[in-house]
Amino acid sequence: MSGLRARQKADRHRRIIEAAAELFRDAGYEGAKIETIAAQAEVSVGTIYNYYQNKGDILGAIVSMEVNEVLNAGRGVVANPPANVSDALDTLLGIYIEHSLHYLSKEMWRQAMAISTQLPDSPFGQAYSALDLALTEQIRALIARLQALGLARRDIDGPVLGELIFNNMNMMFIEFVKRDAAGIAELRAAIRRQNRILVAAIAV
Amino acid sequence: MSGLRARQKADRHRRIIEAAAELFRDAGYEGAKIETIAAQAEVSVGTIYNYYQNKGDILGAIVSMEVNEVLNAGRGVVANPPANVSDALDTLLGIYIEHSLHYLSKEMWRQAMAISTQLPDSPFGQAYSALDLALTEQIRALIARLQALGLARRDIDGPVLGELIFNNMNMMFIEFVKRDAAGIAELRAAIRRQNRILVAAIAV
DNA sequence: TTCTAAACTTGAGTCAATTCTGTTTTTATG
DNA sequence: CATAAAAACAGAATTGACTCAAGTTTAGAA
Repeated sequence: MSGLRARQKADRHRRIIEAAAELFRDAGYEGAKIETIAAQAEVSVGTIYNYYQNKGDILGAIVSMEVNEVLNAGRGVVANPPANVSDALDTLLGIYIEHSLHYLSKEMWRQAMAISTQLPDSPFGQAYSALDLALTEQIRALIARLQALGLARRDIDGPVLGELIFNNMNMMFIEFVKRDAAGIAELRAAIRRQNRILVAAIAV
Repeated sequence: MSGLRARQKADRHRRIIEAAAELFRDAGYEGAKIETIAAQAEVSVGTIYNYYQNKGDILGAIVSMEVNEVLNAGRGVVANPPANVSDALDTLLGIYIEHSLHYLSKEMWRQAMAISTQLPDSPFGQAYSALDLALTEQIRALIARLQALGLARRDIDGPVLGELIFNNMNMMFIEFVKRDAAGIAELRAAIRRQNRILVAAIAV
């Protein structure tokens, strides 16, 4: 039951995503009509709904690619962290933030975030939660690494601290994408300021 | 230019909100059609859009009432906080969380949060941000109070700490409303665990 | 009172996402 | 090959939020 059919399927998937990514970027998420995406991908409207449950899931597929890239970039930092807690955190979170607008506009982020809270059980909603968790785990891994290296106190509950750091960063990022005028440099500075309080509590 | 007209206006506002609140609760936000709300409020569809820019703004009005009640309840704690940082924070945040599902179902919260990120510049989007800020300010006020009472270190940046605490709680609350199965007791316990790290850093 | 501008209300009409149903293509079998 | 079942496709029909042009009511001036 594979061969031609599987190839066509993968190809249509790709065409839909490419068309959507281009249109989302040019016309915005709301501005991109399913009909137009279908036309550009050379499939029918019905077919799009055969591949994705709803418009949000198409955006979701694009967001997932972006976040996975970020996770990959983060791995290097965890493997080889700067030699103090403050810089280590700043470097990892900095990677997340700096990459964030590579493929996705603020408007696309807003939509993605909105959909993930609106429909937490949709395919995208679950995928988004999984991505959040993966980011949290990466921060936790960094903390564990720092503890192992003797750079952070070992009597701190690492996983809980990681969650706290992620939650705060994520909330700051949400506010960042809500304001078109907000800049990346200020966002990073604000998060650094907040983490300073935590760093004081955990650095050896 | 007031009198009868103003009275009718206020009355229609009230009828729309009451009808919407009932329908949102019974049928869910998506399930409640504007047409039905209009019928139940005994106004036309057009009139609803004369009073509210969109469906989300109707929900927004309901959310605002809820959050304002919470803010009011919080004032008592700030005025008369428990005599240690840990209990003081737990009491204030506890009030926020315990009140949260009084008038709003989790589904209504999800929709409200989604709309506020999706349309940050709509009337409701701005109102929601203002409410978040008011909650942050209340936490900051509590911290300032604790510092003034000599219960918390004064060399900590109170406003930044307040923001950190709010952001973390808010993110935890978002995750809470995303899972229908999640319970209030576990949410509070998790937040307490997170705040323990902060408390250790700031209690005298 | 009568009249007029301003403010409101109305509901039919528009628009775009999603669903539905009949048709076509692919696969696997005799 | 021929063919029947399964899978996928197409696009017309549906649905529900939102708009708009026309009609109605109110407030206040003459």
